[in-house]
Amino acid sequence: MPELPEVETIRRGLENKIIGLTISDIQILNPKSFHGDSKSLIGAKVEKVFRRAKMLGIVLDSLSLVNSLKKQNPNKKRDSKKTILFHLKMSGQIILALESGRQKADSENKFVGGHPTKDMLGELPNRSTRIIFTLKESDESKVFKLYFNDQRKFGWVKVIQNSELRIQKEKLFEKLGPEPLEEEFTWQVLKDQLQKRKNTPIKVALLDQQVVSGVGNIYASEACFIAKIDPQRRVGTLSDPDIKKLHQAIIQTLSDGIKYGGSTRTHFVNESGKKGLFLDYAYVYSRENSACKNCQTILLKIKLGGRGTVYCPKCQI
DNA sequence: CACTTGACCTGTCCGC
DNA sequence: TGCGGACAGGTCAAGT
Repeated sequence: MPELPEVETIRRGLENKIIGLTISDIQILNPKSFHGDSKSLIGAKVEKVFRRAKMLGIVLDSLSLVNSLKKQNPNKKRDSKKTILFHLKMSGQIILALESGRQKADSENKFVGGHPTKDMLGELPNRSTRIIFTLKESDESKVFKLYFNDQRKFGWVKVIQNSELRIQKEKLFEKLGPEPLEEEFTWQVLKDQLQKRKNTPIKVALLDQQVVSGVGNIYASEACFIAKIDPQRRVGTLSDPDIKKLHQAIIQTLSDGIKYGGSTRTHFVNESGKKGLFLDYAYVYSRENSACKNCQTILLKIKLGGRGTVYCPKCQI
């Protein structure tokens, strides 16, 4: 999936465009992709868009919904504020398209008020579209469709109560390791987190979301290269200086990933349907049999923890 | 417990 | 051109 930089890219793009919009309809094309009561979201307004690990959350302020419920049942006391949580897994996409609006499209680039129009985005919906949300401006001046596409159907969308987020009871969050781009993520924290994976190859340990959250196969491979550490090395053999280098490398590669709008191997696109450019700058991922950018040695591909892993046998020791 | 493997799905690419 | 197998950004459950 989309790893941390890809999900963060979508989050940043979406929040500018959907905060304040109201959900007016949800179409579920593949029931297995959606968990929860979709009808309970109709009428709710988007308040915030956040990311935790590789998950994206759309927080709803259900004021209008609460009011309509009160009319029906004034004594019913409940927290009806909800969040729509997304996990894109391997092939998920979240694409926002302007359906209709009063403004005319700019003939040059076909954007309307910064939004790509439908014809820029290829066929939508397409055969991998699983869920379609309809979102409207409060004055109904614009109508958007938010498409959740997912070719491989591993991804999901689920409805949770905001209270579950606050008290960290949501089991999807409670076991996650630290956010690597937050200040709390120091090299000592990384060292502590690695304690329970002493006998695991370091690259496999970096993929464990309980160790660090948000790192996936691309950025784990890149971080090992930047730190000049062989991805096969057992965690227990790493020195403190090794862990310090790895800590810096994780932060660097994830930050670069965000800077270049994420990585596109096949599926990833941002909320406007654009591909990420990070792989043009990657040192090792998907570069097997090519020359190392540092020493020209031919990069090797092996399998670690069942995942393809590319590294430089000379630079990474 | 720590660690590995297979399963979940659809699609593409490569070798025969 | 067809067919089988391996592989693809992730994460579980079940195995050793």
